[in-house]
Amino acid sequence: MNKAKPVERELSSKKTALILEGAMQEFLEHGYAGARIDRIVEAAGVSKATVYRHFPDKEALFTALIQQMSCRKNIFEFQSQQSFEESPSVFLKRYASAMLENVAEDPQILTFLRIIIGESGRFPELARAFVVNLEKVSLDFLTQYLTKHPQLQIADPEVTARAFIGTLIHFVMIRDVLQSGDLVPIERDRLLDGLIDLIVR
Amino acid sequence: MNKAKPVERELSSKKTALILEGAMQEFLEHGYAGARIDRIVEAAGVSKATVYRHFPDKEALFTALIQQMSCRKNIFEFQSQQSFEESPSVFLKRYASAMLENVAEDPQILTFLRIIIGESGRFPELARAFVVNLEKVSLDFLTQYLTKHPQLQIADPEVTARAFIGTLIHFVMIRDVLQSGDLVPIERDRLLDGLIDLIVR
DNA sequence: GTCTATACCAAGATAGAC
DNA sequence: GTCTATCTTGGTATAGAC
Repeated sequence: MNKAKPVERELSSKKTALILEGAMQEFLEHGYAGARIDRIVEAAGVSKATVYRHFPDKEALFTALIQQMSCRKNIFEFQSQQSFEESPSVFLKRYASAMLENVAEDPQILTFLRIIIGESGRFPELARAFVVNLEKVSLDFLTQYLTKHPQLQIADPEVTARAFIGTLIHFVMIRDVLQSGDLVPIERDRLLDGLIDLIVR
Repeated sequence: MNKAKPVERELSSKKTALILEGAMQEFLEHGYAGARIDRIVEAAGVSKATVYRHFPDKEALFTALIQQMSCRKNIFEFQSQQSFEESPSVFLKRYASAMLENVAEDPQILTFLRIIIGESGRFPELARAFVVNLEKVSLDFLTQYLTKHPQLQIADPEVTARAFIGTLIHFVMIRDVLQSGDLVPIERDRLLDGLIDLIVR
C-alpha cells in the first residue's frame, strides 16, 4: 500500500531530460535528416531502446526538442527595466543591443534559427511556434512601446516595429547566420544609430 | 581525321544539365542530408553510375547545383527602367513590389532560401555566394540610388538601404518562408507605404 | 524501465558488360 | 560514356533478457 510510485516517474523524466539534451546538439548541428540516433544515444549516455521508450520515433523527438527550445532560446530576451527617464532613442538602442548580445553570448541561437528556417517546409508547425513565441511577442511589445510614446509622432507603430525588428534580424542573418558580414560590411553602431535616427525624428 | 569529337562533349553536358535539373527538386525539397541519389536518378532519367561519372560525390553535386542557382533564382530581380520622371517613392514601391512578385511567381525561391540558410552552417561558401550575388548586389544598387537623389536628404544611404531590404526580407521570411503571415498579419501595401514614408520624408 | 543484440532496410558508391 | 547489378555501410526501430 505504500509503494514508491512517484520515484519512478521522476527517474523517467530525468532520462527524458538527458535525451533531450543530447538531441539538442545533434539536431542543431546536423539538421533533422542528418541527425543520428546513435550519436544522441552516446551524448545522452542512455541506450537506444530507452530513447524509443520515451519518444515514439525520431520525428517526435525532434518536434518535442524544438518546441521546448522555442521557449528558451529567445533572441529577443530583454529586461524592460522601466526607467522612465530613459529617452526613446536610448531605449531602442538598449533593446537592439540586447538582441545582438543575446546572439553573441549564445551561438546556439544561430543554429536554432538555421534549423527552424531550414526545416520550415517539412515542419511548418515548428516555424509557427517560433513566430508566435518569439517574433510576435517582440513585435507586439515594440508596437505597444511606440504607441505609448505619442511624442515620437510615429505614423504607423506597427510598421515601424516591423522595420526595426526586420532590419536587426536581417543584419544578424547576414553577419552571423550566413557568416558573411565581411562581404557587406557595416559597423554595428552605425547601423543601430542610423536605424534609430530613421525612426525617432 | 574527321572524327566528330565535339558531339560527345555536347551529349555529356546535356546529361549534366539533366542531372542538375533532377537534383534541384530533390535537394530543394528534402535538404542536403534528406536528398536521395535514387530519386535524383529517377527524376533525371539517367543511371546512378552516370551521376557519379559527372560528379565525384553527393556533396559536389549539391554545391554545383546551389552555385548555379545563386545566379538564376534572384529574389531581387528588377527592371531598372530608368524612367526619370518617376518619383523616389514610386520607384521604391515598384522595387519592393517586384521583389514580392518574384517570390509569388516562383515559389522555388522560398525553398532556395530555406536550404541556403538551413545549410549555411555546413556549407558556408554557398551562403557567402548567395550574399555576394544577391544581397550585396541589391544593397549596392539601392545605396547608389539613394545617394544619387540628394533631394531625399538621406542621412546615411547605406543604413537606409539596409533597413529597406531588411524589412522586406523579414516580411517574406515570416509570411512565406515560415508560413506564418496569419499569426502576425499586416497588409502588404500598408507595410510598403509605411516603410517608404519612413524613408522619404 | 533499461540494457544488449539484432532485424530489416535503404543509402551512397562501384564493377564490369556493352 | 552509359547502363544493370551489386557491394558495403550505417540507419531506424524492436525483441527479449534482466
